[in-house]
Amino acid sequence: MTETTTLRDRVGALVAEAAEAAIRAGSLPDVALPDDLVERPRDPANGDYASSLPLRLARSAMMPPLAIAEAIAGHLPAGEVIDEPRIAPPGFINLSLAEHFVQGEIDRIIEQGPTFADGALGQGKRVQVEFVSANPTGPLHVGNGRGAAIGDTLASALSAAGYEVEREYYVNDAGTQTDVFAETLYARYQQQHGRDVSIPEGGYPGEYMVDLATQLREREGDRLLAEPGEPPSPEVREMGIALIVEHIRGTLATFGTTYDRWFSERSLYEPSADGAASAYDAAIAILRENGHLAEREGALWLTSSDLGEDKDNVVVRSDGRPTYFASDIAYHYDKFVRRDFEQVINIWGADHHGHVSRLEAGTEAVTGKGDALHLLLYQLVTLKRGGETVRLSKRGGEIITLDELVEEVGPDAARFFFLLRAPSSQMDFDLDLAVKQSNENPVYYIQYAHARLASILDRAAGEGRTPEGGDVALLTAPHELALVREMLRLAEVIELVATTYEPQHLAHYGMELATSFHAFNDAFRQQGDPNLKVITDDAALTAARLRLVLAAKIALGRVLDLMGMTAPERM
RNA sequence: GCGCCAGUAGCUCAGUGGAUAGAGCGCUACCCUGCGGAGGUAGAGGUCAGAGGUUCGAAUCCUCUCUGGCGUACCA
Repeated sequence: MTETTTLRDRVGALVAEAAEAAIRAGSLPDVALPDDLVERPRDPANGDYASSLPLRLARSAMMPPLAIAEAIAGHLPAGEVIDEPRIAPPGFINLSLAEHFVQGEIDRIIEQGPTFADGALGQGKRVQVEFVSANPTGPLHVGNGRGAAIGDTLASALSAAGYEVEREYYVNDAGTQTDVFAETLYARYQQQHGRDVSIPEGGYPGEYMVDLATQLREREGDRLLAEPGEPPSPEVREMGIALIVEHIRGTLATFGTTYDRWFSERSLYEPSADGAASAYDAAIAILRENGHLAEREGALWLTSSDLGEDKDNVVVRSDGRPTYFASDIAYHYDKFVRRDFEQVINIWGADHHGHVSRLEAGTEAVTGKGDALHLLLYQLVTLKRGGETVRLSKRGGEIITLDELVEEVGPDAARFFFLLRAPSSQMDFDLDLAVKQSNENPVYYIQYAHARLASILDRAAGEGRTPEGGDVALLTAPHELALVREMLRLAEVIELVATTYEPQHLAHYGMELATSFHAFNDAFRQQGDPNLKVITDDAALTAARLRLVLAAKIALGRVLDLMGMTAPERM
């Protein structure tokens, strides 16, 4: 039992040991035990943890659930971690944490500080989280913000759960979309030099393309102009992509998201630094050797229907250019084979779900590690403005950029709004409402709690009071212990996020932890007795309560940090 | 047509096969008047889209129907 095992696992192990002891003692038949033995009951009256094991064993043990509960409860070691178990019909064993254990956890939280609630689930496994990865053809829109919030927070949770995590942005700088982007940019650039040209059909009509052309003109003058009717120098494309990528990087930085690596799609087609074949050539060679490729109608196909897919997919077009799918196969060859990630998570908008199964098949064919690839889809964000629904599409007309959203509601509120919703849930984002209610956004509820905690510690320090040497055994009031109990859930929430890839649990937990603090703090006020506040004439009690406040600040700060939000000392 | 995701309070959404289905906003009534009121307590508000099924137990799993979103390219 290590320090980093969650409390839930610890309590579950106690139940397992008790059940095994009951089997050895002959009071329970020798039956197999399921994995998850305890859960958090919805109603706190049913304890901190509850086990429905007796109900689940009733059939195989051929015993009434209550009799099984009695048999197991008789072997549960009350004392160190839990109090005496309570049996409840129809067959639950309810367990409460022992008071002295709860109190002692305050000291442990303070001792662990910023590593509080870290876990060992990941065992140092190397995981890559790739997210956003929007085409470098325009600014990020609101939907990309959802991907950024989900990906970044998931990466943080995995890291806290003991994985070694790398965040990556895949820059699609090789496809036809960037060709169209470059053509559009060049058209705008020519317009700025007085040429009467129009942007290409299917090009990017957005005003930002004019801004980019202006930047290009201001930096390079007319140097990039080719003869009328002639194609421009490749530099136009290079510089355009570089400008857009820088813009995207800046947007994400403002949003609170930074990456370990920005990976160029084009680099997949270049020989590696040590002279080895390009990732693309290497991946294609493997597919060819293993008989996964076929030529047909002038194109090269991955025979994915042999791999359980609905159909085959084109890898190299009849004109010789590789498809996006080819890049993706090479990219995942690079991730799994060249860079040796043990687990890869890609976070995509739901509009890409048509690629999911074929990428899984392609990855399996080229690396054999299809099982280690996790494609997490988030449903698209629908924007509402003035009661009207606006579709988010870069190639369509109107887009609301992530910059605009952050400008209006701030990065913390924007992130939190995205994180509250499950990735699988379609969400309506009412812009008018988000702006109007920004001061009542639940994000402030959490941050306000953190600021109040900081304020109490400041105030105490001003009076020469500190948490040093406080004896946590003095904390016995229900609202004090309830606050600690809530903090103890964090490690379990982190593990839940790391296993389900659903960051919304963290956001909801943050709300609940803040609620526990507000209720704790208000309990002192309601009693109206100055001696019942955190800071009282009683020096020992004050120090003990300051320890609780400090621990709560650590826990709440950790939650905010995991979500990529600021934890303000004052607001 | 086929495939994927969803449908839970007036609105936006949580909900790990378990005990009386929750939160925020909005609404109503109180508390406190502060170590930060961006607070606390309580209440009204539900056919968990519908119908079958599995189970000791279903919002949760399975089947069908309805509704919405997305996909079904030698675009990405």
